[in-house]
Amino acid sequence: MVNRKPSTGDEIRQRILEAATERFAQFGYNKTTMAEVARDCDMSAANLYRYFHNKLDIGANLACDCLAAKRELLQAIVHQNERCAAERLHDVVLQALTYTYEQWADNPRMNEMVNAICKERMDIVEEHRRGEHLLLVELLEDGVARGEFQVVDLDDTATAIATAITAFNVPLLMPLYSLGTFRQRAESVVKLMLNGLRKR
Amino acid sequence: MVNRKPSTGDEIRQRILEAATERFAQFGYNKTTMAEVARDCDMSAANLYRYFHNKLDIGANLACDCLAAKRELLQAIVHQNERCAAERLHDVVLQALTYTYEQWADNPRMNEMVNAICKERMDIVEEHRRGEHLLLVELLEDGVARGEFQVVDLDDTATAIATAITAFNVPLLMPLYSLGTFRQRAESVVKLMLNGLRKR
DNA sequence: ACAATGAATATTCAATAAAATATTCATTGT
DNA sequence: ACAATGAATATTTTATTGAATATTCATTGT
Repeated sequence: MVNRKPSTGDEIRQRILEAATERFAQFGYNKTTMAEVARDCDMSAANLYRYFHNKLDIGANLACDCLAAKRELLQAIVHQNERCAAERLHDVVLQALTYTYEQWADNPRMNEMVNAICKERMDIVEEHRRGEHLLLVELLEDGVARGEFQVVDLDDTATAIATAITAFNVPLLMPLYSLGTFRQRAESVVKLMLNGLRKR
Repeated sequence: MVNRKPSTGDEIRQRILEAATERFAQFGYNKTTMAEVARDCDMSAANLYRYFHNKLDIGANLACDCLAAKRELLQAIVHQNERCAAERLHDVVLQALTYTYEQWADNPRMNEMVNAICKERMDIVEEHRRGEHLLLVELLEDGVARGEFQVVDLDDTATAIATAITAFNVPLLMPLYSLGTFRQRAESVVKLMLNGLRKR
């Protein structure tokens, strides 16, 4: 059998996503046309629909990746097992804030896209929320195992933490204050939460 | 000197605000015209400008009143000195949430107005924020005085609390979950915060 | 002088049509 | 049969313009 060059479906999907990322990041979701993305992939616009249900579906995939990237960043912190849980919680919150803020400030086009997508696809936000919840539970569990934290209900506490740091995870709120101001508030919130978590 | 009937400037301002409230609440800020408000006050539209800089200025005054009403509600709770500080903090958070949610759900027109105004007049939001901060400081002080709470930095802690309950005070987030879901989260957040505040 | 107004002007809104774009589908090539 | 396309259709933006509304101002009445 001859070594077939033709790409597999998944490879093509990937190629489309890359082309779309490029365009969306540079010109924004709305200003990018299916025809342009198709041209970048040397195919017709119609053919895109063999790989994605529609434009929103392409955006949804990218938004997922974006949110997943954020979670991976946080996960990396959670997994720094040589550090104490309190410090890791602190860093998770500050890192989340920094990521949200810089995404909003430095990459407004990509941010616009994620917003547009999330408005139509609550399920994606919800999945992200679940992912973050699991990360928090993991961190809390570890903190308890090490005797650092005292936690009655892991899920409940993780929910409380996630809710309490909402202000640092909503791009819409970023224009309200400077990153410096947000950082101070994040420090204050972390301090308060740790007071409630520490074993004594 | 004859007993002058003609109203004072402040009375007329008040009359205008009342007429505007009525209209805004029933038909919304955008759908209400200056001419209509003027007619309700038996005066010409032009004359409104002797009392308010412009339409937004009228809205700003009402938005202020709206936010002040919320603060008064919370203040009433804070001042229930016969109850312990922890319970009052709990009620303040839950009451704030309930107010935000019901305002959003039951009075969308008034809410639309407050949003429109606040977008243009950040100073109003900022003043509200300062007012709430003072309420929290007052409550914390009282909690400390009673030996219920242990607080190192009152301002810092008040900021932390205010930030942690952001999710319950932003009308824009209300469509995300049901009031029931929000209530559970509020309970969780309060529990976590109180853990960090209580003296032991 | 002051309070108020009607008429003039500036701004915003809403309805429409034109153009651009998303999406579908019958057909083509392999 | 499958991958891909161009052309047809549906939907969404954009531009335009007339109408509605906000705002100003010269004038009127007190």
